[in-house]
Amino acid sequence: MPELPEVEVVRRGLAAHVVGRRISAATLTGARVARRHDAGPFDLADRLVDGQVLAADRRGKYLWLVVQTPAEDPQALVIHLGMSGQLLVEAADAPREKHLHATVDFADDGPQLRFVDQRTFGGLALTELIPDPYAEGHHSHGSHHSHGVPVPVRHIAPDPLEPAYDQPALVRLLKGRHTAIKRALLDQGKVSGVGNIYADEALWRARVHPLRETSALTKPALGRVLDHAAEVMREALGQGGTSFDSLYVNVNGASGYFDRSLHAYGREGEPCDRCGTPIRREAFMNRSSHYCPRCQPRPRGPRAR
DNA sequence: CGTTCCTCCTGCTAGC
DNA sequence: TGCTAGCAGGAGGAAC
Repeated sequence: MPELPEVEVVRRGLAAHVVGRRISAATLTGARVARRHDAGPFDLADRLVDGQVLAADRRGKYLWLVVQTPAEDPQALVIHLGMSGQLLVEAADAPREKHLHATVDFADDGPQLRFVDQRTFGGLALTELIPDPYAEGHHSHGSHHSHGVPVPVRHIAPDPLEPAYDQPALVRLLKGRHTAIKRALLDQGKVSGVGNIYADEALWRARVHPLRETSALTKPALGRVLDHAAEVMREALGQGGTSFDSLYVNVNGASGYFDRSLHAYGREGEPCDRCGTPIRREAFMNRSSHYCPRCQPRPRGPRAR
């Protein structure tokens, strides 16, 4: 369940069902699930044993458990869901899912944590925690990642729902770049958490075409796009996230229902909720953009594609 | 250096 | 009915 609201729903599930428990065993099936863990799947599983889960944390679409292992400083079990990853809290004797790649058992004999991933773009890694490079900004309230951030999250920018997010600085950055606004929204090193659904929804709400150049938008217009991105993700979180099918579920297997509130994404050919013009879908960055051709006029000039 | 493109997977669906 | 092309919520790393 891949964008910020869906990942946050999962994080909350982990906070409720996994934090505070002691790991008794972990099993990783196949090498691919741990391909980002340099020392391999057996090392990862071994080092989790007897670890105490201190926290469930998130930045953008990256999720991690802070684990106090016996022999080391706290480590981060980094979990990225990719396109189709799920974390499920289930009884150990529940039927095994077809694409089950990892299980974590706990010393209390309560339910186990499972990582299920159809397309295997997601995965697990156990890494060091480092100080948050975005903490202690000149006027921010600092990081709410009190344990720091995992090494693989070093290059990920703060997301719009965390205190370290600095929108004025981001607006200045975008104003100086020659790139399409949608490409910038999807760049997790600039602002994290936004994926294809919420990028299209934010641009529809802001009435900005996905191909508009960031440098050609005014600073207030850039601010509006970012405000809408934050707002639409906040609203989606309030609805439990967006799910069109059972692939995108919380740790209890339940779907969110923000799909009912979408105005652009997945609505090709349907009338725009503002003006009635059919929503258009076109290829962009090996995926799709959905927009209203009337409310979100295509940029003109040499850079328009 | 910043920016753009390709690729890693499985499964479902629309269209022939 | 059966086949297959196309598409799906992501992102690292190569290539320019």
